[in-house]
Amino acid sequence: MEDRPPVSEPPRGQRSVFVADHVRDLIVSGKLKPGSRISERVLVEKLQISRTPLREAFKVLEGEGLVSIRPNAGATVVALTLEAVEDSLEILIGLESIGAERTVKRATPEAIDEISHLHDQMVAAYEKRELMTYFHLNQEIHQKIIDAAQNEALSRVYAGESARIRRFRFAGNHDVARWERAVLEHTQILDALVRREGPLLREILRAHHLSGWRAARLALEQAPETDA
Amino acid sequence: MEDRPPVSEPPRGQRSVFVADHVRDLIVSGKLKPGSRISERVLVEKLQISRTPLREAFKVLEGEGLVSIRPNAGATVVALTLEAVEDSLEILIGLESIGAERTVKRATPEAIDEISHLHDQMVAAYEKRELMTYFHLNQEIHQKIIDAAQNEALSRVYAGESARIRRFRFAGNHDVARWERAVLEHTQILDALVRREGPLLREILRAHHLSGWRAARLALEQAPETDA
DNA sequence: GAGCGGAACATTGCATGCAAAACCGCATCC
DNA sequence: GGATGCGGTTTTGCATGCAATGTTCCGCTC
Repeated sequence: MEDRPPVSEPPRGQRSVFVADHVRDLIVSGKLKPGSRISERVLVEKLQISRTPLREAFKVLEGEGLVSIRPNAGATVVALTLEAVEDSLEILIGLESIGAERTVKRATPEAIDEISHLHDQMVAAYEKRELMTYFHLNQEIHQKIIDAAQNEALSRVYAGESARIRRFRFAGNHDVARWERAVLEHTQILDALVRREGPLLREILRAHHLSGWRAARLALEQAPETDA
Repeated sequence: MEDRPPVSEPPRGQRSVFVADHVRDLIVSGKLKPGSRISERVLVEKLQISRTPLREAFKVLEGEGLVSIRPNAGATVVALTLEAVEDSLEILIGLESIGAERTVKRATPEAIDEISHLHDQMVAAYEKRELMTYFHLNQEIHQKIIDAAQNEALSRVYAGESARIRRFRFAGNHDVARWERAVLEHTQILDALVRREGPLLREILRAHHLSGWRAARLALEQAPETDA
């Protein structure tokens, strides 16, 4: 009666995944500042794991473009400029364009039902003003639309790029007017999806991302958090 | 005089990179069969390194989609079906479409000169029937066209997907008639690039990849190497 | 006082040890 | 005869130790 498992310790076999998820959250949520060095020792103590899985997690995050590892000098949080975020966003929009056309052709009714259900949940979260829940459901919907295209490579690449710039896009959600408009746009997205109108879906998605980014960019320029 | 450095041993600080490169080559070249399990012990002995950098390399390769790691069951080479390769190719074509439009707008004269130079080298390799040299220069040209768009995310994602399916596309290069046609197409590509005609470049690239893939697919279907 | 050198300290890269999980083969039971 | 449980072996996951590299700070020199 001296072992203490108050914090559920990560299961053997995926400790590095657990760590990667945790560190990714720290970066995406902004708790780890861009450009700052990530101390192995601090995280090891905080997460109660050894350096081996932590270092494996760093490799994963490096592959995702979230951290940069310099030999003998540790891992640092990649500092993205607004231009770099726009570059990623351009890719994401391009990928969604490809995905949209394919999704309307290939999506199973079950997949569309699931997206529809997520949409309802998201609207509910909006009405309860639960920003965090809304944001996560929002991300999930976009990913599911891509997944419905049934192109594994597309899903994987989209998920990666999406995670990379997630925290920047989050910045656009704080304005209430923008939030309402985003929900409206999502209703249009769902509508185009249900009616399987590919080109329409593609254009709505494009406009949705661009207007979302305009709002985010505005917020970021006022309270910059992206220093090189 | 008893230390033996006959094979240059990897420098400290990037041993996992060295290992990842090596294993990637083994996979891309087909020496490690799709679906087969990769034994840590065998590679450790072969590369004369310890398991730690090897396991880090596995994480990197997993991120690239080349291997799959199951907890407690080791790493296996991902077995791509022809459909999966086509999915990746669809993404690559989409990315090149985005890149082409951007490259004609943003490419520096130096970048175009460099691509032009690579093109000449590639034609020379073709005339000397040096397939391997040709193939590598070919890959490099496509990557440089993308890089000239000056979108870091695009370059990174393209490089990743490209590496993933490299060995499958290589299969299309063995037919001499196809080879000649590919060189011709590349001349058109360079021409469109120099004249900075975006839509034209995009369409030529698309057609180039599709006809290349048709040839590769034909070869692969005759001598299948992609078993699940 | 500023610049330089080096010694003490901190951090990283990698090898290795140990324990848990998976795997394999055999014997037993139904 | 086939399924199943069990002991030994192999392999993996993780922790830790050690050597090499990087960092810092203090004294020395100019």
